[in-house]
Amino acid sequence: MSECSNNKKTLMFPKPTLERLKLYLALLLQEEKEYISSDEIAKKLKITPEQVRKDISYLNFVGKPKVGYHIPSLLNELNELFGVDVTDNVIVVGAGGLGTAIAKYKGFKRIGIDIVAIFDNDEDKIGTFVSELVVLPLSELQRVIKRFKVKIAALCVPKESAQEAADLLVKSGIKAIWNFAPAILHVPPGILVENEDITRGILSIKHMLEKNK
Amino acid sequence: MSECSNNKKTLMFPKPTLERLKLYLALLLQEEKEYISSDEIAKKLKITPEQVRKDISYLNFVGKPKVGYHIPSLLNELNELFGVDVTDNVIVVGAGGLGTAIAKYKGFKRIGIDIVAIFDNDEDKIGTFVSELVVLPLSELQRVIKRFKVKIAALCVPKESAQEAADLLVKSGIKAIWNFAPAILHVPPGILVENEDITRGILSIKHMLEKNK
DNA sequence: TAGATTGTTAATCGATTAACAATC
DNA sequence: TAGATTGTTAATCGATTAACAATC
Repeated sequence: MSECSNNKKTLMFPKPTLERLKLYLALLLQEEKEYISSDEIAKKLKITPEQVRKDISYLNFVGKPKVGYHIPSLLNELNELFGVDVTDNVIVVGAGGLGTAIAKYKGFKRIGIDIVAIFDNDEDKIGTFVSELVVLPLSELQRVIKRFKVKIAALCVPKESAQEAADLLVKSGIKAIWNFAPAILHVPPGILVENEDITRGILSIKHMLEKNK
Repeated sequence: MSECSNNKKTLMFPKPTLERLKLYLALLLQEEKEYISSDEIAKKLKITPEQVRKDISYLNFVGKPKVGYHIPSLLNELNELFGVDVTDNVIVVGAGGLGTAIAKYKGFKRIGIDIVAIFDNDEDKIGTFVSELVVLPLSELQRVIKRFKVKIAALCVPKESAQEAADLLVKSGIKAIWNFAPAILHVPPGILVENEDITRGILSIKHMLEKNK
């Protein structure tokens, strides 16, 4: 495991570990107790307790033998790791079904995400409300990004216009694109793209159902 | 790699391979050419051509040296693997923002998913339209599941009612739950749960932005 | 034929698991 | 103290990569 020398005492995590740490974060947000054991985490997430302990050992964090992990402290650690303790202003591009669903979703505040604007280029949508946000034209994009120091955009346009919208976002200073369009985006180096292809989950289900027939 | 003896000549795939095969499927659905090389697939998905060839070699499929893979044939193979060639009737439970977005999404037909009904227990929503579907009360659940031989349900209710809804779905004969609620569901053995936690993607982005600062 | 690309085997790398020591 | 749980090291397992053979 390679170490990432950094001003903080940050370590690099194996990728699977990082994925599981997200699951631990989601799980702990649901817990109301003060302590939790590796065994309990493991049971709920259907993995082994050894793996849980190993994963947590990558964090700058120790548990109490005979008691388990102190949930608030572990949450602090995970929050810091994923930057949940810093709030990012996020914009949504595309006010269709998915875009409005994301703009309305209440669960983001808890993980340090604040949706500050939603955009569309459909005249009929511009000016209408999505929760307490007014749908803005794309001509406002650059101004809003600057004004709210927006680094992240959720891209929720049809796949035909995804690349064009991505280019515009990059030109306007966006650093990361959370891409809900089923399209492969080409972006300059240094720009982060996270593909959120909703069809992947259902493909797993179909594959499993098919296989176990 | 262990072999899965089956009436068909199906093989077991390494889990990471299976995930990448989904990406290949999504990519090929966008291509309009007749052939594609491992090199081109690799470039677009930012992996190595060796890995692409290795992954494809797990399929019952060969490419043409000097030419590449015949896209329609490879698509057939991937469609069969993921059961895309068989259409499944799917119901959506919860007619909030996410539920209606999923019910309206046009991209599912292409992967063998047909949304046949949407349910909610909010009196104000029952009877209203979501695209061409009428929102039905949960009391209709069992009847619809039987009638349309529904095996898969997309669970889009708030996390507080997720477990209750899941219990009802299981009781009504559902075989797989595509869970969009940020909750850990407890289901009997044999019932498949696929968690589609939308917050995971954004956590990756936050983590990367934080780390590269 | 030469060259480009696929296919496969062996070597390497990295992640998981097992065993057990440390600790409260 | 005994027992339960965490933490860590070493062994195992599995996936990726490298090298090269096969093929058109």
